[in-house]
Amino acid sequence: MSIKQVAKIAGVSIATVSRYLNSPEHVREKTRRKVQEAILQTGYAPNALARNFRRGRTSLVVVILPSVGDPFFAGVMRGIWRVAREEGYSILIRETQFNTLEFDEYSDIVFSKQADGIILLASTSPFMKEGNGKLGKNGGHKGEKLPPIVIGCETVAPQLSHYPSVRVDNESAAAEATRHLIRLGHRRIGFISGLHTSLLTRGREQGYRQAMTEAGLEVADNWIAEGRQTIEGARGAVHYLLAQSPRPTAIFCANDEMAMGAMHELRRAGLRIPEDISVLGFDDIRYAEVLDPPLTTVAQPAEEIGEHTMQRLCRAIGGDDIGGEPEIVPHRLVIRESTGAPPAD
Amino acid sequence: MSIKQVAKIAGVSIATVSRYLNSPEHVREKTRRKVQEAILQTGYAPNALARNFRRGRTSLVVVILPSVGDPFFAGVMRGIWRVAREEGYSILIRETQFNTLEFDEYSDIVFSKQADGIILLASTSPFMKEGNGKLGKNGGHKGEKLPPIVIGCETVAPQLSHYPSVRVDNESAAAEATRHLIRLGHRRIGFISGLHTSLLTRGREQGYRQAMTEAGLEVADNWIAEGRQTIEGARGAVHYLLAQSPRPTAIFCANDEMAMGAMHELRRAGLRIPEDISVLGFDDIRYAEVLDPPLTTVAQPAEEIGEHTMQRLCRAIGGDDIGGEPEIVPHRLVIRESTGAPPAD
DNA sequence: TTGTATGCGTTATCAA
DNA sequence: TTGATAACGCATACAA
Repeated sequence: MSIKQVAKIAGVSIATVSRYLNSPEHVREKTRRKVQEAILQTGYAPNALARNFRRGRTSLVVVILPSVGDPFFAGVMRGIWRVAREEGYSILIRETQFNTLEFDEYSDIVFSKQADGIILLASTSPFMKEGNGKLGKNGGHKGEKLPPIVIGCETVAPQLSHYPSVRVDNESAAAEATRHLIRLGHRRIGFISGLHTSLLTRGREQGYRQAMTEAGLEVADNWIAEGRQTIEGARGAVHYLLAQSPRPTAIFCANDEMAMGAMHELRRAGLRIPEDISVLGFDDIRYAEVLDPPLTTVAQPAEEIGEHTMQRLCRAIGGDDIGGEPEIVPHRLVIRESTGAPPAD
Repeated sequence: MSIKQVAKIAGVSIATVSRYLNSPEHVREKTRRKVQEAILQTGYAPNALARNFRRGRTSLVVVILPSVGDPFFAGVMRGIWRVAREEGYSILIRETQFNTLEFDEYSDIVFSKQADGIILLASTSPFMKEGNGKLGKNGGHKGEKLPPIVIGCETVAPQLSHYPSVRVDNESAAAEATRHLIRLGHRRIGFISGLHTSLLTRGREQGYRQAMTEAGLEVADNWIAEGRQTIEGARGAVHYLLAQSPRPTAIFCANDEMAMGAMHELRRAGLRIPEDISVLGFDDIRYAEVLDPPLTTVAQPAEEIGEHTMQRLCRAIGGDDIGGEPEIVPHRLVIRESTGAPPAD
């Protein structure tokens, strides 16, 4: 009833009020002033519910990620928000907690038009499996159009490869980091990966393997430890690695959060970093440089990833064909003090 | 056109389909089956836009907080999400970045019905000032009803005191932590507060002052350093504190994030923790125990705060009168290794 | 440049 | 137990 009241007070029709709101240039100056006056007087604000309904869009974007607690994702989110605000979108967050997302949850979002688009910062979801009776290869069900999807950070699974993505080259980055350790003289290098359901850490593992092979170094199976991508997961993994013989002289962790857990567990075992064992991370979260010792790690431009992902999504929502190729953003090896030469031994 | 199609295929009226969706018990078994069949066949999902519009509610709740990057708030958010999911709400996040929120942003949310309720995890916003022409003391403008607001974590400013809140007793907690330092033998205790626009850290400062006074200890003005509640802010503050003479033998930081920055800056200055100087934090974020040395801090039940806040908001949205008293949740002093006796001098 | 009138997909009211 | 129909608030095609 609201636009009506304004119209009545302004002495114009609701169409004019609507026009004033959406294309003021099509309203005569004098009329404009009347309407403005009425709006001020009533404190009117357009009902977003009705507007969205009418327009058929929510101005909402869903972001699906493993964990907001991770400072890296917080950085990505910041980039996403910045663009979202500019473009007039609000962001809905769904945390997978490293679990696969329930299909029902996802289909809700998709089919009930609760969002104009989706950003996937985690790609482990099984909902993309084809032939589950809901999502065909074009997405969509019975001709309905799926909202646009853009993938950030995670390497794209085969069945998602036709979606655009924005990320660093995880494989090259991990290889580069591994080569740094090799250059320092390490021969026995351990790797702590995330759960192998995460394609992201698998890419990093590939890079690690590649650099090792390239250098003619062995990759013993028992130098690779898998765990949840948390502090606790890393602790368990370190515990495992330290029990191996011979044990690694350096540990490459698939992200900084795990590196923090690893460092702690190593200290508890009485080892000095980097004198006794080197630690290398990935992400360059803001805590990396204030650790003791400051962490050597691979920096990802988190905010930039977020911004570009969101920008691309916006274009897709706008109807542009944004293609399916991944956009690779630059990484950077940040050498600090958690890596050094291996012990003489 | 969607519910119509389903109705046609099922050979019933749209009203029946709607009933099937919202109160199936009022639909005859046989009809129910027909409708179900049609829904399955069409892959129909109710249009949330239309539904929200009709119902006059969004099922959206806005959470306003300083920074999602902070692991403490991530914990609170997790609690909020848990309840939100149970109750069928989605969460919209607005980050203030420690700045005051623009009034326009807020009024948008409030007056355009973009959310059913609001959770305030930061109370520095000036929008609550009365007499700004928009928000009266009952909230609301010209008889419009403000959506319910619940405050989490932050101490309530006078003008917000009629809103309910969920938080620890910051003052007692800080006093207790300070007493721990005093008990260890410290006499010169510094305090790193956040920006004083944040009432939260002001409460903690009060607690610190109270415990000092109680013990007959002086609180020199130059032992209190103010800074943004970030790692960088804490570094600057430490820099300042170390330049004082005599300088504190212990530093109480208003949160763990700042404690991390403080520890790093102290190490850079060549000081050992806790042998040369003790550090105390607040929040007990998950990194606190893996720092070197592990951080002594005041634990807040972050998820619980989030859950209770959201639960309370849900009741308010449901129309219950939830009163205006704050709900105080328990804190706990966690003594680790960053605090010890002061140096012999 | 403005007004009239229609419809968006649901839910809710009322009769049948 | 079901069906017809009136809103909900806004945007827009079309007429004036």
